[in-house]
Amino acid sequence: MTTTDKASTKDRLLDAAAELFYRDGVSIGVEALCRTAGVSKRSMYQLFASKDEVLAASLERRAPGYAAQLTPGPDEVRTPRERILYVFEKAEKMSVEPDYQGCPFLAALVELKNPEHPASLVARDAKERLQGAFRAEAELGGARDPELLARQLMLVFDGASARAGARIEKLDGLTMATATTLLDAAGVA
Amino acid sequence: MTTTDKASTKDRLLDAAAELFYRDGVSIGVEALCRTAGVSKRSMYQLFASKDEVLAASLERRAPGYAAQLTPGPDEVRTPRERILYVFEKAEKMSVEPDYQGCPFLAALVELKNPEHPASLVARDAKERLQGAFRAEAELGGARDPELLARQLMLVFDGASARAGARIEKLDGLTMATATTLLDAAGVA
DNA sequence: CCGTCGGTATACCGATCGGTTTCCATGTCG
DNA sequence: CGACATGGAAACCGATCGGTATACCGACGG
Repeated sequence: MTTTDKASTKDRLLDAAAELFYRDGVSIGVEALCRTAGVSKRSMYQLFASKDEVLAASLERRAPGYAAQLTPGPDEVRTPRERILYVFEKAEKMSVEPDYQGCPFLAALVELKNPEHPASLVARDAKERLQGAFRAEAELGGARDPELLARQLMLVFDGASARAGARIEKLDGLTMATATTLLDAAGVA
Repeated sequence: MTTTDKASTKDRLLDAAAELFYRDGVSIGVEALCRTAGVSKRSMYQLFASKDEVLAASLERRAPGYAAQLTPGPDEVRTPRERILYVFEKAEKMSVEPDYQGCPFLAALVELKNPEHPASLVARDAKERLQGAFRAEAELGGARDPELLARQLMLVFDGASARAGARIEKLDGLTMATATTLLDAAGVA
């Protein structure tokens, strides 16, 4: 089927893009990208207007899985406090993998200094969604200022992501401890 | 004086390097770098073995001034708690400048995915020094676990740096509030 | 006065950049 | 069978990459 073939090519391209952009940075060339994806440059430029669009699409594709990886299932964890801490627990577990480079969306935002880059918009959106999830849990948990708590948790999350990704720090429970302190101070039981 | 002339060329090069690497990222080319510095490529490669060394040297040069910018003078601020909060206050003030891109050392570490890159070593060193300063103040302030508090403050500092630099967030007192909460929890009066 | 030294300018190296285009093999459909 | 769309391989575009080499300049020291 034509549709299936097209999608497969696109999928291979976006998968390779997600991996290479994450591992080697956004400066990776189109040549190398297409080579590892097994896709001709012609097909790439037929599917996307530019390398920037490929990057944006690869981030967009990655977003739902990333969120699912960090978020507990519906009946997996009970209280809002536990659901928030679950995110940090997962993040810490991810950070010990040998090729961990921090949150891919934050990395893209830092590397692309331009905040208007199409991929920057996608990345900021992903960040906003996580913050929204924190905020929703904070409200459920009766936080004094849910928005403030959500922003504080994002600070911790992204700080930990950058520092662990850059191999500045090993987070043995550091984010869990910090998030716990912030939850306590916000009155989330 | 020969020494003065040499230093001047080197200074021009490192100043331009610091600015361009920060503004445009580490991918900025040697050609553009030398052009804006008013230094020939030949001179550059006479002073440094490679572009990577130029980047490392420019970060090293920038470090003391950066630290001085964040740290209060000896009699400017009295208590350890105030001295710690002073850092975040300064950081928030810096973050509102139009061309702010976050902490240059953290940005370099994220962009250079390789933690063994000469510039990565310099950047990590700068980060370690700030953490050491936090730790020293935490001890003076009677923190229950000075090292833990210092690491938590670095999480907040770098998270805020990355997020404000990427234009995800405006920190109106967010880091001050978060640091205050952490100080309170650590027992630093 | 002459050599050397620090410096610039410039051209060059092979490689790669993002992106376009040409050619051709493989269809699939009428 | 013939017409046409698809897409892969690869050449090609001008520009730039990091790095080197050649040639020339002015100042300073013997």
